[in-house]
Amino acid sequence: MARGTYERQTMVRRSATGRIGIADVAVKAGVSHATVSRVMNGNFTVDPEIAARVRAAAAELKYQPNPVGRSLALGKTDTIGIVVPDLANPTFQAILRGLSRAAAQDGYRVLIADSFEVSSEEAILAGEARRRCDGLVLCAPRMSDAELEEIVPSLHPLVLINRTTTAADVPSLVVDYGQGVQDLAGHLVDLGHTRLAFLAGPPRSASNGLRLQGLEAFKAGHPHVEVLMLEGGSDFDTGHEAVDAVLDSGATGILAFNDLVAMGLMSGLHERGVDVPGDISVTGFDDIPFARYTTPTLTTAAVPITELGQQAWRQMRALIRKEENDAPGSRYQPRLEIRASSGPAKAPRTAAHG
Amino acid sequence: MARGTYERQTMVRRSATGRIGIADVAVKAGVSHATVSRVMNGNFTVDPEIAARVRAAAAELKYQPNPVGRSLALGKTDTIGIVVPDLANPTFQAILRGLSRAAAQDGYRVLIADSFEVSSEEAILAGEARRRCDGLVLCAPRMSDAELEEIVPSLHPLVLINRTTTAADVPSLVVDYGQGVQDLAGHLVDLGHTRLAFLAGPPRSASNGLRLQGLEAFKAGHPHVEVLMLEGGSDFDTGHEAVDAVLDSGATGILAFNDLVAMGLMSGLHERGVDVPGDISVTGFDDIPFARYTTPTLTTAAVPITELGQQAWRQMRALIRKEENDAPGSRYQPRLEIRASSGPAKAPRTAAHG
DNA sequence: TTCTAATGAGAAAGCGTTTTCTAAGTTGGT
DNA sequence: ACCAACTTAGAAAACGCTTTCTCATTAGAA
Repeated sequence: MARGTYERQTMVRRSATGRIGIADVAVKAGVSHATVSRVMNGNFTVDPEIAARVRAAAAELKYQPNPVGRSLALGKTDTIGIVVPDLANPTFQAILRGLSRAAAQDGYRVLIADSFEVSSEEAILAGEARRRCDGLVLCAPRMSDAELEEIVPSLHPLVLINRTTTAADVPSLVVDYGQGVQDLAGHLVDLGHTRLAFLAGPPRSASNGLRLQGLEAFKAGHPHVEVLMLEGGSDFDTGHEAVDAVLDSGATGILAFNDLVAMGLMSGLHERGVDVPGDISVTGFDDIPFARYTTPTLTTAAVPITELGQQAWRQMRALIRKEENDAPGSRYQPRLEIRASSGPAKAPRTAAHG
Repeated sequence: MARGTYERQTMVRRSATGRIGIADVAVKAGVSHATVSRVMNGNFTVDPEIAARVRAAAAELKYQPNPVGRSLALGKTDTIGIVVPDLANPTFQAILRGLSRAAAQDGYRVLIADSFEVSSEEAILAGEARRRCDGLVLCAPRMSDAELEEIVPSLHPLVLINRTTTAADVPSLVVDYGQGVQDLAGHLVDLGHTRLAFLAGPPRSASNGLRLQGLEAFKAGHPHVEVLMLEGGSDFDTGHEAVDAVLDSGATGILAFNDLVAMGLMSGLHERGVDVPGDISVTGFDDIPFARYTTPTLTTAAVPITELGQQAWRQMRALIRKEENDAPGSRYQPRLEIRASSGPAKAPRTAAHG
């Protein structure tokens, strides 16, 4: 082997961590760390011949820059975090999907943090996730307004979903659940229903609060319509277990908190031999993919939820790039999706079983 | 303000990045970086009084160690990656959930990488994710065996799901889809069906391959039963669009690739006025939560999928901690879940529309 | 030919931690 | 009272990279 101006080493020096580092490439190519870095980052102030040699060495050693070292030097991780209250919920799954997908297209990854509906964990989780990432998407946090306001400044760049804050530079993407539930209620009333029941969601859920507000507004505008409130939750079982309460209520139009609850309810009603929509009309919310495949197919308010995840990334990207943001936040209007689970009201029911 | 032995600075020095670092705490407490680090990490070789001062300074400045710097120094990120073919698929969502949950309990976070079923992307994605994390869970990769074998060594610590490798120290968690599909087919035959059809999944899917193998074994053991193969996919629409093919096949027992496909198919059959299970029996696979709420409720093979995600973390943890692993991988047996979508066969059908 | 400007690459500093190394101060035994 | 042994905390190196700074070399102009 000829000894030239540059001493090239053929033995691979394994660094402390056992992985191949920039130093190994530098030695192999007979150049300095700096030059290797320049070549790897496409800096053109390097002689093409040397660059080629570096690339060859890198390829031969299968060198891949260590992202942690890179992150430390550059002050960015190319990663964003998302905090969700419950990864089992299709809505949050869809947001995650939309976010992950959009971020991936710009070379960003997503770190997930599931708070399992424990609102007291959210703040810690959010802080931890934020420190590891370049930004954070806080998804429908269950924490109180006060706590939210307190932690928001330390979380920037931050995008909020289904929650708002007074802090500046924090885009909020909110679905207008209030309007959606009014549309659904209006639809039922148009069908002749005069006694409705709302199967509520988790008490701490902000989106449940919006729905309740919407229903108050609806009641104000429709004094002749009764709107009963039933306790509930956000999953199948909630709906399934609510059958008795629903039947006892005597309502002929049921506004379920979301599609899952509606499906659970329909399943329970089916077991009791109650016909939907013949005896009782049921509506959901969200328009999850399953909604169009239930029997009967589910009348619901469609939320462009994957698009919302995507939009969350756009806002985040603007924040990270410190771009001027023309639309710092948006409001999504649900679209009434009338299917087969809602129909004309029968003769008015009184509080008695089927 | 009294000047003591230690000069304490009350002004907060904002480092280059604008965040509060260990240096700020050190200055405020009048000690060195090293001491602050020691205190933050619970090292007891620090004088209690000084430790208290450091803690006070840290609390006052709301100091939180920068995880990137920490990761670089410690050579670990407390993060694991997961690569999934499709985040929209409930199966992968469930695995992610189980994994994330179990990992969180041990203080680890999960970074997600969705390959969107593009098998050529998987290897790059896996490598990138792995470099950012302490380990990787590779979920049902669509890549070829050859490619898998090639990249596996560079991915260690690695846990494989629904795929196996010859490499050592790579636990594999696989669901016995072959056995499951045989159980389902056996169930249909017991009900008197003699003409079955399998609505296949994505061609590159390894789990689809296992199902096909299972069906071959089944055919060998049941020469009098016809088992037709129909092309398909993995989602609702696939099932919905397969109605014609299913009806044309004349089969009375349909083994759908998974629950989603089964639901799509049932929905399509319902639209055509075909009774399930009166005219045709349909089975799914996975037992996703929705399966017990369809009408009719879906006969399927239950896979303890969340548990699988959890188990994936256990294996990963053992690998990371370099523990002896007694069970380097496991095989999960699906459990037959007989519900209402399967019933006795009617008079044998011939190839004609219902 | 000589001076200036431009080019290219190495040395070194910096990112924010942890940890080893080192030295100062303290205790205790004789 | 003196020296060894032990505490304790600061200085500095290390982690793996990017980037600024600096200097040597070469090209170009007068």
